[in-house]
Amino acid sequence: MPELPEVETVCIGLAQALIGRGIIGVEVRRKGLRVPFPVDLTQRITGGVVTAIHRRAKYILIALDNGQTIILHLGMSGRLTTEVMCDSQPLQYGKHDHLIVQFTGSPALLLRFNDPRRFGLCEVTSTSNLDQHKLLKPLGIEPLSDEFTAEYLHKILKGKGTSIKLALLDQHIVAGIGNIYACEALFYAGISPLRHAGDCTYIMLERLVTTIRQVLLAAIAAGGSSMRDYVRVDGSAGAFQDQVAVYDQAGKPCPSCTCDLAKTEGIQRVVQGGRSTFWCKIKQV
DNA sequence: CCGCTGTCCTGCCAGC
DNA sequence: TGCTGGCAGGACAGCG
Repeated sequence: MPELPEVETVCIGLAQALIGRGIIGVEVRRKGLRVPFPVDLTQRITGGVVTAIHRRAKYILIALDNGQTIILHLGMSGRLTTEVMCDSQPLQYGKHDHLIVQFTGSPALLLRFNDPRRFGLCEVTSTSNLDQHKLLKPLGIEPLSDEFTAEYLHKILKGKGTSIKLALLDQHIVAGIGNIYACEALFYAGISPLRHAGDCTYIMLERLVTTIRQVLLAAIAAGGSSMRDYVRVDGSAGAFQDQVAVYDQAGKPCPSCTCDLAKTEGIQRVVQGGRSTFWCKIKQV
């Protein structure tokens, strides 16, 4: 499940591989994913040279020198991988390769967008209007930016009746946090995921801002979490799944646990907003 | 405006 | 062994 650290890792890999290369071919192998691909996608990006690659929330932004920016989202199961283009044998297609982009260079490179569950997305927009794009404009602030503070959270969560866990998943509040890192950050902050967002004290939110940053930075350093589908652009797995405290750990003791497992039943799994939350009911209040 | 539910989609795994 | 049903979930539409 690509969240901020996974998307950041992919962006770093894409930047290393693609900046300075020109697009010489685009193969669109189906009409679209979660939304249709732009009908003029090929026309708008062919001939463009990659000048920069950025991340905004869970979106990958590939800027071209022709004034266009490609917007990609990996959804649940999307993979972007690069490989050296081989002239001597025909291109092999994976079952869910939906988009293939060819780049200049010696050797030339291929970028594959593979997405079995098809929750991903590819759009293109003019770079000058990027901030106004309908997908990016409503996004909340970046959790790794200086603007992400306890003051900000306290103000925006004031009066909110929804749970703090669902508030963290709301991309209009904080951009880029998904299920894994919401669970992990709440655990380290000692806050129950069931607590009403508006009932979190300022002290709690100060802790939460700190633990969100720590968890995201640790996951980026580990190359992301490969729980199921996610891989880096070279096809390798991330390593953060080996250091999760609570996510997908129902019934196990949490880190440095001194609780009586027979009484507490270990890490709890509950469903919030249709998705799993994992937490320790002793350490999180 | 707010919060909740349904929807999209396929792979995987438990259970029979 | 092979089938089936449930689950995984990011983001948005639509509802009350």
